[in-house]
Amino acid sequence: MPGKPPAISATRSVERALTLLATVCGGQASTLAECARLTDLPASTALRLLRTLEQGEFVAREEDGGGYRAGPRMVQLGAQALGHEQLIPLCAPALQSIVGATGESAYLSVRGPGSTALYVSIVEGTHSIRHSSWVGRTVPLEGSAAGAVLLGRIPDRGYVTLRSAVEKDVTAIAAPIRRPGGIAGALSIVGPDYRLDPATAERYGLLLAREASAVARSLGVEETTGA
Amino acid sequence: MPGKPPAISATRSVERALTLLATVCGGQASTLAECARLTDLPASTALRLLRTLEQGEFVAREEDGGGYRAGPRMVQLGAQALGHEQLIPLCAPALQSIVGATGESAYLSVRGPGSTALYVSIVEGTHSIRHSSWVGRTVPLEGSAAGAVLLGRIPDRGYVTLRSAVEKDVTAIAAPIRRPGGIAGALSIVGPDYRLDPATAERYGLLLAREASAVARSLGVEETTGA
DNA sequence: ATGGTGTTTCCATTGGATGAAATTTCTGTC
DNA sequence: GACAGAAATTTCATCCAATGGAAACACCAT
Repeated sequence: MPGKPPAISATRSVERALTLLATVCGGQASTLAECARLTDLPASTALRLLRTLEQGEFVAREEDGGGYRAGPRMVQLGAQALGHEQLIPLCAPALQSIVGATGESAYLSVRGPGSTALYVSIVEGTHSIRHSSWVGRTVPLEGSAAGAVLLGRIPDRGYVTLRSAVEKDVTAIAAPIRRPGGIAGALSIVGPDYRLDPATAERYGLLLAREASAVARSLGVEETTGA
Repeated sequence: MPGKPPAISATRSVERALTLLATVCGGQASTLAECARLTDLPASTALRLLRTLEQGEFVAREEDGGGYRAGPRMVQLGAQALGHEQLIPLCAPALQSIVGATGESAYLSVRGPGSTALYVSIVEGTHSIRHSSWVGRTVPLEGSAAGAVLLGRIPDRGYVTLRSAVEKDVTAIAAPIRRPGGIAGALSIVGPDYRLDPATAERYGLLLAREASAVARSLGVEETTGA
């Protein structure tokens, strides 16, 4: 794959700026130097682009003028984007009752950028040792329970279990929220291997599958509360 | 305002792309033509920029290839950005109990881009006629109850009431969540004028103020769950 | 003081962004 | 089903905006 045949048109400066935006908002870099290093840009160029992002309030600087972080406009657009994901409110009760029944952290995930699953909603578990806050994080579709579900690779039993796949000593169980066209999202439980032994995993898996189809059923209704 | 003395440096193409991004994610435009018109760009330029945004999955096209909408990367960055707003989970119980006590929709807002207040969280009211979903929406700081609070213009009684200010026949009541440095956010109630008569408004205002300071108190604790 | 790192300004160069015009595709309408 | 009008897309010669090296500046640590 030498010399990717420019794929197709694209504005370089914009590409770069977007990379910077993702880098900053993803929390991977904060200072100018880090940003420049990580995106492989000359400092002067990175600075100019960051300033443009800052001007639009897509990023902001730490009060003192030190590092960069997500700006208010990003929060706004994010809130709007998440607001459109009607699955989030729909699944809240389901997640809640899953946590109630299992004590483990429960997630809702949908397809993310690239070949990833994106965790968009969580209800934290009640065990003192629990898996916490992956919201906004992505995991590869290949090799994750949620990913397998989103890809439609679901055994007849209706759920997927994966041990120590994405993270060592962590087991994930996921079930699909089906929708007319395909799969809208995945409900999943994430917790330590030792608590999710095969027998328990099966119990939880069936629970997830049940809750997920309940959500799916409520999907059919569509919104009565129009725009 | 002839020839705004270029303020300061900024990359034009990036500025334009960001404007497009905001336009699309804000739901103000969907088709290429709309985007071009709204941002005052030649169609060919708008198309090129949108394609760049699309390539980074910041925007996506409706399956059939029609209009543009927020892409998965936007959802991801949004989820991350909102995840950093620790006020959201902290205020959830407060909002809930406000709704329980009043039946009106309750909001959490913080400072948004420009001189705006941004609604980031809501618990919908229980009245059949209620104010619904402003999440992701901004209102000007000047001339809104939440804005006045965020600006620190708060009467001694501890809350602000505004009738038919942002929207006709709609009354808003807001109270500040104070933090060492200043004001972290505002809790507010939004509902129809006729239900929020002066006496009721006062009752609700005091309730809001009480809940808000309770949240503020829990802010002092800071996170034990470090990064 | 001295070197090192990060940040910022400056500016000459050039290659990337631009947008008018042409072409194709998609509407509706008669 | 053919036609007009709008929208989407491609192309390409022009030129201006983005670029990045260099140098100045601001901060530290030692």
